[in-house]
Amino acid sequence: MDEQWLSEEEQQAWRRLAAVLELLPGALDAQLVRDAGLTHFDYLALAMLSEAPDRALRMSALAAGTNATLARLSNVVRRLEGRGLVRRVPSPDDGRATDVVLTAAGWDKVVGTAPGHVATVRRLVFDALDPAQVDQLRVIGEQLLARLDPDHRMLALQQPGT
Amino acid sequence: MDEQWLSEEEQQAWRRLAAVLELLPGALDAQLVRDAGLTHFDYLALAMLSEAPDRALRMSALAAGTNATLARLSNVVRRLEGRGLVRRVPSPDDGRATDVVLTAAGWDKVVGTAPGHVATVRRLVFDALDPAQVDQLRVIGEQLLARLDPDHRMLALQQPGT
DNA sequence: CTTCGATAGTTGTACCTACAACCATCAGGC
DNA sequence: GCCTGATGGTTGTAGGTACAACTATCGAAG
Repeated sequence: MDEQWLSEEEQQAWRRLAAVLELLPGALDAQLVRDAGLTHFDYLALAMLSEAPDRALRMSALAAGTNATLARLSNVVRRLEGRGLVRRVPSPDDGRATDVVLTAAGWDKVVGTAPGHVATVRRLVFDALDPAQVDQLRVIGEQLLARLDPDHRMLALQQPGT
Repeated sequence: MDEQWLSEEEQQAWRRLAAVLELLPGALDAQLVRDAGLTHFDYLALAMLSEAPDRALRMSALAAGTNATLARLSNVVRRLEGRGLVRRVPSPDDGRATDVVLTAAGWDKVVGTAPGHVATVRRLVFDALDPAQVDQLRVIGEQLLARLDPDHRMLALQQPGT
């Protein structure tokens, strides 16, 4: 059992985790695109705005919370603005900064989209697990995030109901 | 506690899982691109070929095992062939089919790349978990896959050491 | 042997993301 | 007030993926 390799148990766990990593994002994306015309990233951005004070966030804060580069977020926000779901306003505090504000239409979009998304998460994930496993998953996720996201950027902002 | 929404425990578990889903693939990709010039998908395809009989697989078999569309795989294989890591040969059995064969250079690439990739998986995942959690993760992954991949396409082929 | 639906793969178009170059603004030192 | 490095954001280019249209082959029915 060389330390360089994985044990049999680790291999089995890893194969399954790798498969979940490959399949679950696609499944979530498919439901959102089909039912709401939003990518999972679009939804995540809108949902995070919907939970923020005044439903507004700095570009850089939103980028940190969604693990996106500013370049990527800039493109996404431009498209969402074109659809009337968000607005961009220059920050009054900092001439360099841009605040992204959720519009009424954007709020309605989030409210209308969330139930279907939550139902999908429930169906694909939590219906398959018993309460003890949910707790195990919570702890495992926490410990993995300590490595992947030491600064807790992803969980710093209040994340929405899903 | 409306059934339509998630319980507090489920929410916490989901936020962490969603963050892992967002961060882990990027972290794995970054290491492989940096150290080997391969995307995670490239590596997965090469590694799967390296474990196959005669180090060869049908396009459609490789696509099923990697959860890729044939269109995507066709592009990837064309690029890998251009780098001399695989060859494409028309199947002798079926005039429609194409067999993808790992070249000697491709084999060397997998052998040279695997240790660093395994080390990354170990560092990001298994070093953070104790043996009981590895077992929990294995079971949870299995139950999630039953929903995400009812036909077990992803685990049908022998997956490589990682 | 001919026909017809199904299967295997490739390619064209559109969209999305990464990387780097770029511009504007801020903050601190002098 | 002026420099200078750092920060916040946008855009051009290149590369990868999805979807749909297309070609070619297979297999079975008649």
